[in-house]
Amino acid sequence: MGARREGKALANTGRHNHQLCVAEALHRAETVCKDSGARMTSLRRMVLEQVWRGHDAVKAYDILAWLGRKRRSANPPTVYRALQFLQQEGLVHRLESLNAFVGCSQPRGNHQGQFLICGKCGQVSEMEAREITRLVSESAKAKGFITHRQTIEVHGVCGQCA
Amino acid sequence: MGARREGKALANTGRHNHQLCVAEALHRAETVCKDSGARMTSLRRMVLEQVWRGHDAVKAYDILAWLGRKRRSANPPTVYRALQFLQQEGLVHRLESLNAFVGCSQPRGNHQGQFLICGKCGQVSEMEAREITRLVSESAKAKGFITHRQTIEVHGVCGQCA
DNA sequence: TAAAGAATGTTATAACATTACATTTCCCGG
DNA sequence: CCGGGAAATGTAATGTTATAACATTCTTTA
Repeated sequence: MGARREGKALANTGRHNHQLCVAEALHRAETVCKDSGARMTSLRRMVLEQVWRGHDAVKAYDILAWLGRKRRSANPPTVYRALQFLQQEGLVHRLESLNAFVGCSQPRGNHQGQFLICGKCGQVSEMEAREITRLVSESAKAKGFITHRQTIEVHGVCGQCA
Repeated sequence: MGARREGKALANTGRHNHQLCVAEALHRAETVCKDSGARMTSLRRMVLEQVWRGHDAVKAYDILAWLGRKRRSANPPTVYRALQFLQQEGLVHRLESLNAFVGCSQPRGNHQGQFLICGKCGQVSEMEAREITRLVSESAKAKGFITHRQTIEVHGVCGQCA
């Protein structure tokens, strides 16, 4: 399955200059960390780079396997800690329905996103529709429920694949 | 953690006649299966009953442990197969953000629900706000994305706990 | 009642994630 | 520059969640 997902991702990343996506993501990361006073170490940078290897969701153990080739010591905590840090900084999101991670292209403080996950090519794109966030919060509130966090993941078929 | 979740659940199920919830759920299950021609076996009934032990989300391995006491042979596939069946029949939902399961109280064919998950008591309630479903689908469509399935899970604090 | 298909049993292992403690690295005040 | 404290990383073990693959039993129906 890992191989299949990689295949999917590569199939569609040819349409744009992905080097640029990665470069921008890394640059944003530096900025974000500078602002928050957090440390963007080389390990964390490597993990972030791997998360951005494409626009599909990346599994922790795929990152781990890749890391194992570059660095003698690579164990699960290595990866999970880096991912946790990147999540805190808003640089990556976890997709609950896939047990996987994607890079965030608009890492403004702690935003709620909605994720569109293509079942054909595996690509994930993030929406930030404030109407959705609002409607969900208010619907919950109407039932007496106070919202802290929303997990919204949409499975279907993306425009390119349809 | 298992124990803690059980504790939470028990704390709040005293406010209503939960026996009745279970009885109704089991009765609905019979009806649903009769209609669809599926077989509601005793194993599946036991698993469904366990899912309905409270209104919190139930872990597969908790069901497994419980099942181990009632039935000599109980292994992971036993539980996962029953859960898969119950999901297909729309009798239980899987909560992706918890790796756990809840009973569905309105098992009409293949509906999209939104789940409100209380971080204090662990109780989960299901909304079915068609506005949300619609808004999410349309927002996705505006990005060229065709929706097949929505995962919407809201974490926060329920009315009773607030 | 025998064949076919559904359900369950059984063993093993894959996939995902965390705990706990040791060591190293980084940064800052002296 | 250097030493103490905090942050980051290394390391080993283990916990948790889920599936694969094949054997056996049960149920339905021709």
